[in-house]
Amino acid sequence: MLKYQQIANEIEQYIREQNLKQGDKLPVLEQMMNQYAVSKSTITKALELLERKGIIFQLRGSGIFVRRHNRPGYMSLFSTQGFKSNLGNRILTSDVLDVSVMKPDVLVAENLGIDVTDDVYRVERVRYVDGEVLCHEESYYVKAIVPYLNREIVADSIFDYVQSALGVTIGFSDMYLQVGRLTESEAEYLGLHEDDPTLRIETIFHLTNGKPFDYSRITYHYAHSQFVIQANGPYM
Amino acid sequence: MLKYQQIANEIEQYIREQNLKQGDKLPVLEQMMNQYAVSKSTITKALELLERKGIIFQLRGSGIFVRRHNRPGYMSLFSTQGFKSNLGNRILTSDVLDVSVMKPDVLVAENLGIDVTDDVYRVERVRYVDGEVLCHEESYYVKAIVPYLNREIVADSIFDYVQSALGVTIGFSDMYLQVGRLTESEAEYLGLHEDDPTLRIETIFHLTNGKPFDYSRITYHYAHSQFVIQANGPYM
DNA sequence: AAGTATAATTGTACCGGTACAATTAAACAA
DNA sequence: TTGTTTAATTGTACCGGTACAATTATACTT
Repeated sequence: MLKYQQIANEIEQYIREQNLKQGDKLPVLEQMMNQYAVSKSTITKALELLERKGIIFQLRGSGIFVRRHNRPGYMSLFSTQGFKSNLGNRILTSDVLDVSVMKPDVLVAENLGIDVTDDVYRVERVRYVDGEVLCHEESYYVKAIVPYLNREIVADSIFDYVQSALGVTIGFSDMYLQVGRLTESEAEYLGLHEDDPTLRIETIFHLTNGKPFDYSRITYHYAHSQFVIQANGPYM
Repeated sequence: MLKYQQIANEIEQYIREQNLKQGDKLPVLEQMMNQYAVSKSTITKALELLERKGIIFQLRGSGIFVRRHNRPGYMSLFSTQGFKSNLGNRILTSDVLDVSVMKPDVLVAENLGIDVTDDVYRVERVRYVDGEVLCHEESYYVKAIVPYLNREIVADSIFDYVQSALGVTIGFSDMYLQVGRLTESEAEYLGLHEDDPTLRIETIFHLTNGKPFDYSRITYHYAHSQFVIQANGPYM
């Protein structure tokens, strides 16, 4: 692991262990340089990472402070979107409804930047947090990139498998949000009624080289899905 | 304006003018160093900024490439959330329903980190994109930070006013998303029916020094609100 | 052709430095 | 006490450098 990532983790752990709260001040940059025995720019990179994660904020001339959202019941939108990070102490489980190889339809192929004759894995799951229905997910993986999947892998975190076993790294993603009403079949999966409100998110996940490898459609249970997004900006 | 911001803008403009599309390659780092006559780290900072904005992605050993989402009809979630950036060529207007000074209730005071005896500005608006109803917004500004508002300021971009006229800078924000059903009065503002689905977003905006200065509740028209979020990560 | 080793290209990690602007604390004056 | 100037603190911008890993192109086999 890179130095600045390692340091970022240690600082995050420090905040957790010391139970620091919103506005609490961290050691100053120079002290961190000495403590971790690295140059200023390495500490700066570590802190910048934590800033992007919404853990801290830095104030020139003043110091480095803890930032915290912490509304109970709200999950980070990204934590449920493959980017594991921390779902806190909540337990995430899945019912696997389907894992199969197939040819994509035009829409799926388009979103994945492949041909309709290329193979994809289709995965369908219902996901739960602490036993409560969170969402219904239908996702497609480019088989040329993810050559093998089974129900066991899919029941756990697909992204962990893809990264560790296949050695590919996920780069970035585009998420498309929409609000609408449930269809009858969706309602059944979620234990709700037809026409109940829902949040739909389509996501295209790309590898670091820019190639899409996963296109997924998620339909959320409106009552069990409350999300937090921490934004830094405006960037200029 | 800082060098790296300026360069980021110029590169963004270059991409637009040259009409570069997804996957197109940009000049290599060293050429940019020469072209803008700055050091490597300054170019790197500019590119990192563009990466965070979802404009480009960088691939070690290969080059710098254009990233593009571009689903028609989808707005960046952050562009409607004060962070102006680009709403593309779509026109954003407002009906101002209320601008008044008042004492906050407990919930508002808590979210703003102030006392119920402190003054706040209450602003209520209905917002439109290209003439179509986008959302109903109710927001509260800490009067100690934003000492004056009127209907004219509020009809335009409040954030532009706050930053330029008051000289304070917005640092970061926490957004809380929820899906639910419209109340009768909300439905009326949005031209919808009671119990129609809706996306609700509460946002707390902080200054760079970490102090909250704006707490807002937005209720979106489900049919006219489709959002895109571009994520980079996992960060480690 | 088709695979394989080799070399060139290219961005990232990390160092260590100077200058500076924003904040805060200290000293001072009214 | 209260405001004002001054000094110390502290993070950020920017420079210019070395080393390196991932990618891509080239040359070399088979």
